Amino acid sequence: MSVKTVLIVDDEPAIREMIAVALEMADYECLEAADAREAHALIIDRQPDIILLDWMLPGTSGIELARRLKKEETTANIPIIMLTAKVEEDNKIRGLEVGADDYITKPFSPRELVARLKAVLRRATPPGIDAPIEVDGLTLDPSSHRVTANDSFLSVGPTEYRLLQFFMTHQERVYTRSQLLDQVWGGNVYVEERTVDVHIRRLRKALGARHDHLIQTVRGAGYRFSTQPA
Amino acid sequence: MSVKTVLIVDDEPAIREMIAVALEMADYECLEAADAREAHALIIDRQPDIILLDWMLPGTSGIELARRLKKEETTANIPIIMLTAKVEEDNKIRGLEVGADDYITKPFSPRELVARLKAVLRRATPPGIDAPIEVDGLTLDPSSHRVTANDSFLSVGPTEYRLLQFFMTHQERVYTRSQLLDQVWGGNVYVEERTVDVHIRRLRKALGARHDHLIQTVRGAGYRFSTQPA
DNA sequence: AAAGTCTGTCACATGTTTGTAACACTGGGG
DNA sequence: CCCCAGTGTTACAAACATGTGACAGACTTT
Repeated sequence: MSVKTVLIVDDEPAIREMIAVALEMADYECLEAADAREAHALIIDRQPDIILLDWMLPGTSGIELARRLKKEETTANIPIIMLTAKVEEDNKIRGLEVGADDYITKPFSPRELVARLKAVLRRATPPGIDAPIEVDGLTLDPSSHRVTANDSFLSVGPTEYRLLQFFMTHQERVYTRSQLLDQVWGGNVYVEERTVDVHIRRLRKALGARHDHLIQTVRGAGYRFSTQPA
Repeated sequence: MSVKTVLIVDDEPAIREMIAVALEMADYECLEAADAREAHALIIDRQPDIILLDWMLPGTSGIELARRLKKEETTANIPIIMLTAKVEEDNKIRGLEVGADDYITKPFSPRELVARLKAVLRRATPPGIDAPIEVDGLTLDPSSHRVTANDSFLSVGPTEYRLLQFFMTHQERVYTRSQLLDQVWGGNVYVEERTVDVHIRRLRKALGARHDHLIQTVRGAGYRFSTQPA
């Protein structure tokens, strides 16, 4: 899961600040804009995953910006959450008609904000319909999160599962420990490269004698998942 | 497929109008009522196939009407979709407890409304979907709202019932806590993810040793309902 | 009003997973 | 045959995820 980028559009610096703090604590990356022009530039430039848009903006209003964004093909599928101090329901309806995906009335708790944001992002990324991957009697099924070897279930830990999933979707190619750390652990963690060895070992053990040869050591280079003999 | 008749109950003429337009474009026949009395008369008289019921009504509240309708035998099986402007999600739960079949928070898009309406009708019409689900001696019967384990009734709370129903209709697949909150609690509720754990625990306890293994923990991922061993 | 139910949250218990270090082994070059 | 860099293997404490019991507040029923 990569870190999501949130664009906060509000003319009040204090509010932006408050939101940004809350979001950063929840591991989101924040961009800030004070008006529609600035927002638009950032959208094009940085491609945020979701936009928090204040109803009231100097110049072009928030709702106007939302409408424009939803009209353009390149930005239409970026989810938008409208923020407003207004209580009137009309605004709410108009906001959503314009294509906003959710709506938060100020004042709101940081917790609620984060929860809503999560919900919207979740809905925007529909649950994957990943097909099971099968190799040589070994099956990994993402939807049930299960690994099967000839009809019997294998018990693999979380990291080993991710490792196996990566390998099965990237067969026949060598990956260095460093690359594996990037791809399986996620870019910005600091762990020893030898840690990969240990997890490879654990994965092989979990796979059992019947399949552990699929994970091949390439001396001086890294590891490879291959159906071909080493 | 005959044309379905929809009764719209809302005190705001503008909203009724908006809904009616959307529904008529989707080929539904619309009836409108502004309050509970009017609604009741139309229900007896015209026998709508489904009711869209606003939460806020002058006089008898929407929820009160729903409760009454679900209590009476002649009207109990008319599906009800609750509409509300309230943000508090407690309402959602109470609305569903009363027997509403779905729930939509204003504001909503006409698209969403039609989609939900269709879904509810689909669920309501074929007797098949109302059929009891049986797994390994454990039976959930939506029509009687009961859970049975080998001929003895189990006492499960409302949330646990919904959780179980969701799981039994979505077996063999992992759901994250987040997804479960979406599916079982409802889209924009905001509760801690750990709350899911607690309800899982309660459900397991209610199921008893004989069946609690059906709810499996998938470490680092979520939960799964499965007849296969973990 | 009282007793009971249900829910969400917390604090603590329990159990797993993870990263690391330490040591054992291997294979290929000299 | 010996080196030794590279890899396999094991053990372990810390970090983390989940299980579990208790509790307060909101509602419902008596």
